[in-house]
Amino acid sequence: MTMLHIVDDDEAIRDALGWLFQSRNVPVAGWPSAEAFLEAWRPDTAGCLLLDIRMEGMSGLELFDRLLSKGCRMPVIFLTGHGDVPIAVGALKKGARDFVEKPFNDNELVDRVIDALGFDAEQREREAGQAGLAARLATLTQRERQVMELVVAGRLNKVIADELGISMRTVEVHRSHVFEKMRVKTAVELTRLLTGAS
Amino acid sequence: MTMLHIVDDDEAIRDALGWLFQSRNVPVAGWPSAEAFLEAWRPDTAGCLLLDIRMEGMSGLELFDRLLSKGCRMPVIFLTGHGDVPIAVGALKKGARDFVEKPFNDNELVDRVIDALGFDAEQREREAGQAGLAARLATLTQRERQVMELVVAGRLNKVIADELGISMRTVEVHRSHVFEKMRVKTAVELTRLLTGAS
DNA sequence: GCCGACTCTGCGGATATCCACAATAGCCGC
DNA sequence: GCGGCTATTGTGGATATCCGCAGAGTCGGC
Repeated sequence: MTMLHIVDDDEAIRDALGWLFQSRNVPVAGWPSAEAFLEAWRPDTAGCLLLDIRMEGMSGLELFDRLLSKGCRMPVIFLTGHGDVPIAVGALKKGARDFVEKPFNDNELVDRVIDALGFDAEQREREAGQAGLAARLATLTQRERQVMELVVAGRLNKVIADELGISMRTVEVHRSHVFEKMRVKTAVELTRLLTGAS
Repeated sequence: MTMLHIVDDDEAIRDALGWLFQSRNVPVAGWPSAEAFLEAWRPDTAGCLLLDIRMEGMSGLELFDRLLSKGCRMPVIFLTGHGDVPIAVGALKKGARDFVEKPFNDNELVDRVIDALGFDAEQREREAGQAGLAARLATLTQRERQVMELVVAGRLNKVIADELGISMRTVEVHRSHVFEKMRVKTAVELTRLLTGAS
C-alpha cells in the first residue's frame, strides 16, 4: 500500500526510475499520466509522489493543485528537466517536499524519497490517532461538548453550572459522561488529549 | 526597530528599493554587505530581510546560514538576477520565506515584505510569551518542578506522593507553590500553559 | 551562630470532585 | 404507546483538593 508513485508520460523514464527504486527495495507504482493517477487516487493512498512537471495533458503542477484541493497530504517531489525558478519557488511554497532537476544524483533522489515515505508514514500515524479522537468526540452530545469545553478551559463545576444556567449536579453528570466517552480519568488528561500534548 | 533590512552591495539598488518601500510606508535600513549586517545583527533585531544572493565578499546564502546558526528567525526573502533552481530550492528548504528573481513586480514584492513583517511581529509576540513562561519556570525549585511534571501528567496527589516517596501534605505544599509561581489556579490551566494551548 | 531558602510532616476544616441511587420530562422511532 | 436517548435535578456519602496554623531538619551565606 505504501509506495512511491511515479507519474511521468515517458515510459522509458518510468521504467528507469522503477528499476532504480526497486533495486533499493522501494516499492513503486508507475502512472502514465496525471489524469490516470488523479483518477486512481483515494484518501487512503499512502506513500509519496514523484511528479514530472511537463507532460501531455495535465501537468504535474496542476495534478499537485488538484490533489491539494482534494485534501491529499502525500509528500510530493517534483522532477523536471526544464527547471524554472518561479515554478520551483511556487511549488515549494505550496508545500511540495522537493524540486529536483534532471539530471539528478540517484543516491540523493533515493534518500529523499525514503525520507518522504517515512514522513508520510509518521503523518498517517498521527492522523490515525486524531481520527480515533474525532470518533470519540463525535459520540458526545451537544451539552456534553459544551461542558467539556469549559472543563478544558479550566473552569470549576460551579462556574460551568452558572455559565450554562444548570445545576452543579447536572454538570457533574455530563462531565463524567465526557470522561467515560473520551476514556480519561482526569480533566488534565482530557486537556492533554484535546491540545495534542505528548 | 521593526523594519525591512536590505542587504545588497549595489548602492543604486539599495536606493531604488529604499524609495519603493518608503513610499509604501515600510521603514527600511540598507546594508552594503553581508558582513556589515552580520556584525550589526542582534537577537532582538526585528523585521525581515531582503537579501541579494550575489555580492562581493560573503554571499546572501552564506549570510543566511550564519544567521540561522546564530538563532536568527527573521523571515528572509532572497532577491537575485541570476536565478538557479537548486539554489532556490535549497534556500526555501532551509526556511527562506521567498526567492524572487529580478526583474520583479513592485507590488508583489511589497506585499510579500509586508506579510513577512507581520509574520515576524506575530512570531516575536509568541516568543515573548514563551520567555515570560521560561522566567516563571526558572523560579521553581527542583522538587517543585518534579511535582509540577507529575501534576501535568494527570497524576493525583496521592500517586505523586507515592512516586516521590513523600507525604501527600508535602505534595500539596509544593503543588500550591507551583500554582502560585506559575500564576494559575487549576491543574488544567497549568497544563494548557505548558503544552502551549490557546 | 543566625538567617533565609528549601524540604518535609501533621492536624483540621472548607471546597470540590466522583459516584450510586432515584426520579422527572421531552423527543424520536418502531 | 413503549423503549431508548438526552437533559435535568436531588440526596448523601466517599475521595480529593485547597489552605492556614505549627513545627522541624538541612544547607549555605554573612
